[in-house]
Amino acid sequence: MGEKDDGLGLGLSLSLGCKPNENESSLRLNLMEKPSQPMQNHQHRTSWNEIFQFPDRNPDARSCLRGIDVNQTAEFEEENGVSSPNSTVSSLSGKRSEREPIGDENEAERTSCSHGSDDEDGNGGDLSRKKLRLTKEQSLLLEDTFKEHNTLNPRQKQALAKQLNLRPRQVEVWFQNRRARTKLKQTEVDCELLKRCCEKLTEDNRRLQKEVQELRALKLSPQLYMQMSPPTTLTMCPSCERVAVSSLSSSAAAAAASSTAPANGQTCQSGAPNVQRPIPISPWATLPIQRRPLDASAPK
DNA sequence: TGTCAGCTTCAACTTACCTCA
DNA sequence: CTTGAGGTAAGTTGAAGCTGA
Repeated sequence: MGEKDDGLGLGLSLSLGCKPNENESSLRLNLMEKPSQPMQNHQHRTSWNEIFQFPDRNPDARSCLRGIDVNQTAEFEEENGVSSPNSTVSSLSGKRSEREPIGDENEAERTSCSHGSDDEDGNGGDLSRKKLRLTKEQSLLLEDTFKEHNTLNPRQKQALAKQLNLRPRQVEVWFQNRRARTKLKQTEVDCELLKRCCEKLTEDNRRLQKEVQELRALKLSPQLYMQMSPPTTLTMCPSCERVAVSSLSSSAAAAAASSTAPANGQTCQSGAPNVQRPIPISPWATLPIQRRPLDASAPK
């Protein structure tokens, strides 16, 4: 996605209608080789692993890394806007080292690590993933920037990293994770909406089924049918101009309304102000009008 | 012009660390 | 003090776009 322009730009509002905005970045390595592809990674990592044969999660290694202020490492790499997925302190984690030995990247970081704790390095020198905790100020600025645009171009990334005293890679990772969190939240919101919608439709369906049963029962017993309280009004959707019978019973009206409504259900709900015009009719307006003797027998 | 390799970013998924109840 | 859950930084993987040979 060198220049991707779409994505989930939901920002923090989590609103459904948010639109993406993305820029792009392409970064280049300066001093450290950047194994950007798996195969290349394998090629480059061997020497790193050979040099530091760190078992996973060695506490000594963690101590070593703790000696590094991860917020002070910006000068170690990417001096020219360089960023690389594997160029972080964390890339030195034992697990990763086992899987994908890193090449001669991060020379400065390695150096700083060994500088940071010589005695600890002596004990096998395992490196574990260092958990960076962003400060409040850093998080705030990142959030603010994210609100403006949820992706960064290389220049923005570099500037932000400098401002935050972080490495561009860390800024990049933060934005990636932030987008992921946003998307996850949005998915949850969408899921909840769909769930509620489903529940409502289920309820509507149940009610309509019941109404159909009632109507069928009435049809089978004409006397009951005659005693039934007649419909008094019709309501017309101003948009689609379809007539729905109301007050036949609330559920029947709902059934009529929904059966005459447009398929997408939008017109009658969200279009023009839904002004329903009551149309006074005779109690038997629901009977087939064509069959009634109309004007022919009507007195003038 | 079409093809290919190399590079990069991204999303999605995973891992590991840290905090807190 | 221990432990499990949740949050999150960072790693991994595969896809896709761009560029130069």
